Amino acid sequence: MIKHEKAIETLRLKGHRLTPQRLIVLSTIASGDGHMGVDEVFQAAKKAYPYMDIATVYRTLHLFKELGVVTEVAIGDRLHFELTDPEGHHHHMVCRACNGAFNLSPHYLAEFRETLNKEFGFEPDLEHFAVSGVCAKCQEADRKSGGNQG
Amino acid sequence: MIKHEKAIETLRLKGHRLTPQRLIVLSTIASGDGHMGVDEVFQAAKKAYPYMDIATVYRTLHLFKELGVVTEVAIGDRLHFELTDPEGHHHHMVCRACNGAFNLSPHYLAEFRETLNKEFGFEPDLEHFAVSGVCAKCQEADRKSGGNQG
DNA sequence: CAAGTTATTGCAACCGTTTGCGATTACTAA
DNA sequence: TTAGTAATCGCAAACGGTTGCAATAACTTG
Repeated sequence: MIKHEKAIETLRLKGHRLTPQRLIVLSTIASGDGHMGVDEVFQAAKKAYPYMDIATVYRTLHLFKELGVVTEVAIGDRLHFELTDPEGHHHHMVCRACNGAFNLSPHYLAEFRETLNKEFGFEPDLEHFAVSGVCAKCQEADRKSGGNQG
Repeated sequence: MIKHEKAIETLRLKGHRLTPQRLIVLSTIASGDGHMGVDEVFQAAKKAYPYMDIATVYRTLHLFKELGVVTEVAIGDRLHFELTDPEGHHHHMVCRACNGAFNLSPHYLAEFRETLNKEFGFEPDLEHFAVSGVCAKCQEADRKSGGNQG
């Protein structure tokens, strides 16, 4: 279950140093359940390594993102990160009411991408696409509590 | 050609005050050609009204956005604003190479919205959707100057 | 027009995130 | 194992953007 060993190998191969900070950030995210906020990662990492700096956390997460080791998801307007799904990319639907994030299979976007390509020659960045909205549960909750006052 | 008179009327009707700051921000955006960055608006507005504060610009733009007077577009990771198109909404394709923004008719997204609705009960926020990517011109320029070095 | 009410402002402090820089330390080669 | 080197770090200052608060001023009413 040491699912981040491949990530460590990637770091090595690309000539990046294996610092305790990087290993801790990695294992923090790996041990987390789904995506984590930056501060969440920072607080957890600081427990394991008290000198940990927030700037290092950001730099590390960006490096990991560049290497494809983690995936960035915008939840609300904060950045969250999760280990990249080895099964293949997925996208996210993020509920702005409960901040829940739901996976979205890439095939839902394939058609959209093709259309933009054909019609406009535009190549969209849809690798880590997230669409904001309201999930079914929150729509219902809103309906029940009388959400129609606008 | 005073295309922001309707906007002023909207402010009045909703009970908001017509301050010089608001009028200046509005006419700045109206006189601009397409969307403007926040600092662009701020600098221009400051010339007309030296006490203008950046916080006021943000507050004003957010108010206008709420009223539907202006539309927010994320260019790169900065916010840009433009007068809302009276002909009806349109979305944007934003080129991350040249920062150009191209209009995208809403019908390209209608199908996507319906699918999310039916399959997941998820209601996406697609009123002012912007998708990042690379436009046709920049793809070509990249091809010519040997962009395949990654 | 003058006085009262309260939305709005300018300021300054704050937020999350990024960056420059000198000190540290992971790695390389002997 | 030690010395050399450059990537990485911690720190602090800066960034774009937001917010609390006392002072101001746009509107209302008479």
